[in-house]
Amino acid sequence: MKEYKNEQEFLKDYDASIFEKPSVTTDIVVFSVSESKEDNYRKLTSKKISVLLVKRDTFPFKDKWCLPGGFIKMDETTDESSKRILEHETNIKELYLEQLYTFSDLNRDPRTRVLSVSYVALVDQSKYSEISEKARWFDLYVDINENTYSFTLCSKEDKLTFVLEKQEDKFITIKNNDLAFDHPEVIGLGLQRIKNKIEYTDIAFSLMPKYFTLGELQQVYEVILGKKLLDPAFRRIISHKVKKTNKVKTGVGHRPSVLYQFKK
Amino acid sequence: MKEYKNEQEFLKDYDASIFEKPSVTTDIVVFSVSESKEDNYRKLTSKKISVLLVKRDTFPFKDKWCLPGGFIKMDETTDESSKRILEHETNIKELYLEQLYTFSDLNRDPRTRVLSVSYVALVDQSKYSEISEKARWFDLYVDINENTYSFTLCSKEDKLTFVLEKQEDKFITIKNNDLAFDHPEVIGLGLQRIKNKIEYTDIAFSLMPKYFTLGELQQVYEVILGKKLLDPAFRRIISHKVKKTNKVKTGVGHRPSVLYQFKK
DNA sequence: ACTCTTTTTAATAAAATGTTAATAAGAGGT
DNA sequence: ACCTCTTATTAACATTTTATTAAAAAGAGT
Repeated sequence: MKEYKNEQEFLKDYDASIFEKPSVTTDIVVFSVSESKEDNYRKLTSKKISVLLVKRDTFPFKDKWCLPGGFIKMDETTDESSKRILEHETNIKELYLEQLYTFSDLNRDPRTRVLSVSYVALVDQSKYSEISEKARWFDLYVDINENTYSFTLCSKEDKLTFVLEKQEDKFITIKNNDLAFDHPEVIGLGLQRIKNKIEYTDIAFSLMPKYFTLGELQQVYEVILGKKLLDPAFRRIISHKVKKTNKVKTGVGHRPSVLYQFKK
Repeated sequence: MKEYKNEQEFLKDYDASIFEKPSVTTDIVVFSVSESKEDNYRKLTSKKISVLLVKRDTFPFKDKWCLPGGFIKMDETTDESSKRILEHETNIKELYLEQLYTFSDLNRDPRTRVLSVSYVALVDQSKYSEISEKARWFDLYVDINENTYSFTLCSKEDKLTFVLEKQEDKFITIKNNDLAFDHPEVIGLGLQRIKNKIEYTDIAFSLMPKYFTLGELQQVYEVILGKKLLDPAFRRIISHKVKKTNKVKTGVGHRPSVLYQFKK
């Protein structure tokens, strides 16, 4: 092997092309909370977590649904890549975006060796009810039974299902006919991440519009945590994070609620 | 563009080599807690967090210290890669290992575009006082001042320093002459991860030998959290996680302490 | 004016955590 | 054997946080 005197000399000779390298993509799990009127005769609205999927129009996995994603460019970071891809595929620009996990299983892509740097994004869906042609919001239902997680994703037209199993801190896909790649595992891990983080961070506010009632905020916590919370306890804990406005939400058939906004 | 009838046909023609790809490495921050006798005349021992570094023997960054790491192979996952590299460079086999973050800045490696999938590892240092020739344990001292984090790393022979600044959730290197690549940021993020996780997980026990006193365990929590804890409070909280043995630690010049072990 | 519904807060109970101080017990010296 | 030193261990109490129940508030619809 040649001996180099200094770094410049070494770098001038360096040829990266002699090494075989994996491809790298970014994939993004975009979560939001949808406001579906379930129980229309009583005028109740019930919130659902929803996930954004796009339909693949090329091989592999042609016509299957998948997370928005794509190959990174040589002149962009993975953060930049995920933002570019999201804007291109779904028209979504402003959002909360956080790196989730890098998936590197050998056969996760049938084309070639592909690593995926995954991201979790949170958006206020009311801002993005109009998204691109290819993308759809799917309401997410999870049925947890010990270590088995059964997922159902519903849009107006489609219903997708998959089953994960949790082994230590990893999710393994047990059943999946509808989603491309290892995207079931990415969704599972993404959901777990926001479940954990909603309790000790302020990410919930990324799912809310500027003004909201405490009842609406509580519903968002409830649907993500998957359990009912008691009003007074929730209000006490959340009170440090929000500030009252002088607006109220009226015309809802009962005592009007004060509108709040995120503090700081 | 050619129209394919099915996935097999598409895959047969697929040529990944026409795309330019980044290189991918794994880097591992191995933390442990060292038992340095500081205050020898009073026989007190004080614990320090320590980090494992290796000295680079080739360009780039020749003769600088860096985290153990290397390029991934085409037939291994990043998890497997990090284990292989750790065992090869440092002789460490059994440990707690968790993916930390994927770094993708454009110029983080002077050779070419390199993504690094970083890992945090925790080991009981008493098992690995004898590590490989190239590797050294460095005691870690952090001085936090608002958003500025000043790090000092000390081995018997060397003293390294660097300064990070925290901007939102990211660390930016402000000053660094001693460590290769962006490894200061990896160490900063790794330390933050274990600080957060020690409070709500059982990772602390990965730093302990099989049998330990509650005083020793408390010191580990204290050095990682960077603050003193009160004995009765600590004992109450930790009591669910440990079980008493019938052994005691004697010969230490005061009341002997009961040895505990990790429960479950 | 009355009923319905949800919002909002008051009041109380229970649990968790923080703090102080007393007791325990081996090592080492006298 | 007894005394002192040191840290281990726990008892007791204070404080804070969280959980729970129930009552009061207020607009919409009849």
